[in-house]
Amino acid sequence: MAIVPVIQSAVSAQINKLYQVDLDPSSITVSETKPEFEGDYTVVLFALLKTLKKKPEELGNELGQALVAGNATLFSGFNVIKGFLNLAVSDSFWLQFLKEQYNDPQYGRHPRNGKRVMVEYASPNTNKPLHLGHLRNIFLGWSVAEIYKANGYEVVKTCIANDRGIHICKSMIAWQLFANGATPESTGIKGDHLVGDYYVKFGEELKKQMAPIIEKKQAELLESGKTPEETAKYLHDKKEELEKEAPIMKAAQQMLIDWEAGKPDVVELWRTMNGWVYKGFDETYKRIGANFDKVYYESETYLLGKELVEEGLRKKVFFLKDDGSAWVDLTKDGLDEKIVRRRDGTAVYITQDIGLAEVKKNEFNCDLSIYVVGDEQNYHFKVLKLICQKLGLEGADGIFHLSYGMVELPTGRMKTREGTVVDADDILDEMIRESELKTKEQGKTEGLSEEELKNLYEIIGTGGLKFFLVRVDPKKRMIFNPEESIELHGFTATFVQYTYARSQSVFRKELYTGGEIGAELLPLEKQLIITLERYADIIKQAGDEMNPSVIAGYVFEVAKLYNTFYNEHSILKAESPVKKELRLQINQMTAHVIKSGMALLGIRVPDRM
RNA sequence: GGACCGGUAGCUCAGUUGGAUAGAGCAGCUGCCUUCUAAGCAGCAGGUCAUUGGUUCGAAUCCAAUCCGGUUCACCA
Repeated sequence: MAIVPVIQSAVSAQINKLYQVDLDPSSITVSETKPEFEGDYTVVLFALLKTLKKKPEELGNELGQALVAGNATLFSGFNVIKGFLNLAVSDSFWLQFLKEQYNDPQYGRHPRNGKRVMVEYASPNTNKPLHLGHLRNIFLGWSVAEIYKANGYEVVKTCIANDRGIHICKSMIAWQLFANGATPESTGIKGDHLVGDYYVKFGEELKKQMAPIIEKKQAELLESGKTPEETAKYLHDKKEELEKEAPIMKAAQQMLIDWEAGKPDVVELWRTMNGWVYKGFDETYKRIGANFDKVYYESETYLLGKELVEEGLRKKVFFLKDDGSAWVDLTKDGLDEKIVRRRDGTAVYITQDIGLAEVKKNEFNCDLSIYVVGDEQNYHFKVLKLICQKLGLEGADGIFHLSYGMVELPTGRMKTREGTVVDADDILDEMIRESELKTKEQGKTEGLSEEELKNLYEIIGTGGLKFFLVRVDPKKRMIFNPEESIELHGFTATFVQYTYARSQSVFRKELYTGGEIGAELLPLEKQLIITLERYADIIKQAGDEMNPSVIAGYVFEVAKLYNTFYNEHSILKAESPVKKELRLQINQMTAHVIKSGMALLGIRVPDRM
C-alpha cells in the first residue's frame, strides 16, 4: 500500500482516539515535506482546527506524540511549525519497502480491474503524409493507451482512416493529369509522399485556373459600381464558391460522385493510391512504434448512422425542417441547432460518428471510449456525446474527447500553403541524424556493432522527439522549436536515457546479491526511495488525467535525483559491503522505474550510449 | 456576438481537492573529471503568477469583471 494513505489512516485513527471525532482519512491533507524543513511527510492541520477546537501548536504536539507512540515502526519523530505537523518516517520502513520492491518487474503497475477502454488515435487523411501534428496525436494516444494498461485496463487501440472524400479525389485527379503513371516503385518516392505531392500539385493547378476566373469576377464587380474593398471582401468570402468553377475542381467533384456510384476505374485508382499511402504510413508507424488493434475505414462507415436519424426522429430527439433536413436542437444545453441529415437525405460528418460510436460499442463493448483529436473539434465532440446520450445509446456516457492543442512553430502556425508544415518522416530523420552526430562526438560507443549503433541512434532520435512532444500538458498548444527539440541536455529523453545507461554501467561491473542492506539511510538514499515510492501513484494520476506529461515529469525527476545521488555516493566503492548492496538495490529499482516509465511514453532506453 | 481553452523568469514549461520563502529546463555567469559514463554534478543570477476587486487563518490555484491570444459556432470533414 502506498504510504500517503497509510499516514492518512494513522492520523485519522489517532484523532479518533484522542478526540472521539470521525474523519475520512482521504480528507486529511498529507504532502511530502519541503526540503527546507525537517521530516518526510507533512500533515496540514489548519483544516482540522475548527472541528477539533484546538490551537495549531497544541494539536500538532498531541497528534505527533500519539502518532509516534502508536506507530513505532512507521514514524521515528515529529516537529510542529505553525499549522504543519512534520513527520519523520523511520528508515526501517523504507528499507523494508526497498527490499520488497527493488527487483519486481511489475512494480508500479496496477492489477487488472476488469474494465476495457478504447483509444482512437492517429486517424489521418489518406491524401498526404503525416506531419508534426499527427505525431503529437500518435505519441499521446499510444502513451495514454499504455498508461491505461498500467492502470489495469484492457485496451483496444483503434484508428479511423479518412480514406474517402474530396481530399483524396483531388490527389487522384492531379495524378491522372500530371503523373504519367508514376508510382512509388517507378519514382522511389514513399507512397504517402507521392500522393501528397499530387495533392499539392492539385492546389497549384487550381490556383492557376482560378487566376482568370477571379480577374473576370473582379472586373465585373468593379464595373457594377462596387468599391475595391467590397470587391475584395466578396472575392474572399465567396472563394470556395468561385473555386467550383475551375475545371480541375469540377473534375474532382465529379470523381467523388463517380466514386460513390462505384465507377470501377475510379474505385480502382482510389484503391491503388490509398494502398500506396497505407504502405507509407505503415513504414512511419513502424519506426515510431505505433500500432492498432482495429482500423476502421471511413469508406466503410460513412453511411452509418442513417437509421439512427430515423430512430432519433421517432424518439423526437431530432426534428424535420420544411426542406426535409433533419436537425437536433441543443439550445437548451447551451449549444446551437445542429444538422444531422442533409436536405438531399445524405448523412453529415456527425451522423457517421454517431453510427461509428454505436458500432464500436457493439463490437468491443468498452467502458470508456477515448478519442484523441485536436481541440479544434471540441465543439463537435461535445455535440456528439450529447446526441448519443439523447438517443440513449449504450456507451454514450463513456465517450471522452482527449483534446490536445495545436503544435505551432516559433514563427507561428504551420501552413500547407506556405510550405511550413513539418513532415513527420523528415523530422524523424533529422533527429536520428543529430543523435548519431552527438553520439560520435561523445565517443563512448566503442565495441558496439554497426547494427547496435544504428539501433542506438534511433532510440535516442525518436525518443527525443517523443519526449519533446509528450512532456507538455496535452491540453495546451505547444511551440515546437526545432533547435530545442534536438537538445540533449536538461528536460529531455536523452538525459533520462543517459541516466539509465549510467546505472547499467554499474551493473556491468557488479550486480546486487539480494543480501543485507543495513538499518540506516543517508538523506539522498532515502530521498530516492521516497521518490521511487510515488511511481504507482504517478501512473494512477497520469491515467486519471489522461496525461503522459505527468510520467515525463516524474521520470525526469527520478533521473535528476539519481544523478545527484550517483555523484555524491559511490556505489561500488561504498563505505561498507552492506552500503554497497543497499546502493546496488537502489540502483536496480531506479533503473527499473526509469525504464518502465519511459516505456509508458513509448521510449526505449539503451544500456550504453 | 455566443461557447470553450489559455496568459507563471529573456525563452519553453511544472505547480496535486486552496497550504510553509512560486519550481524545472534552456540561454547567461562561477566551480567540479587519475573515480561506477562530465550527454553529468554543485552554485550564482533571473518573478507585479495578464489587470482589478472579492471569498478566508491562508489564493498562481476558487468567484466576478476587464485586457490580450487561440479555437469554434458550415446542408466541410
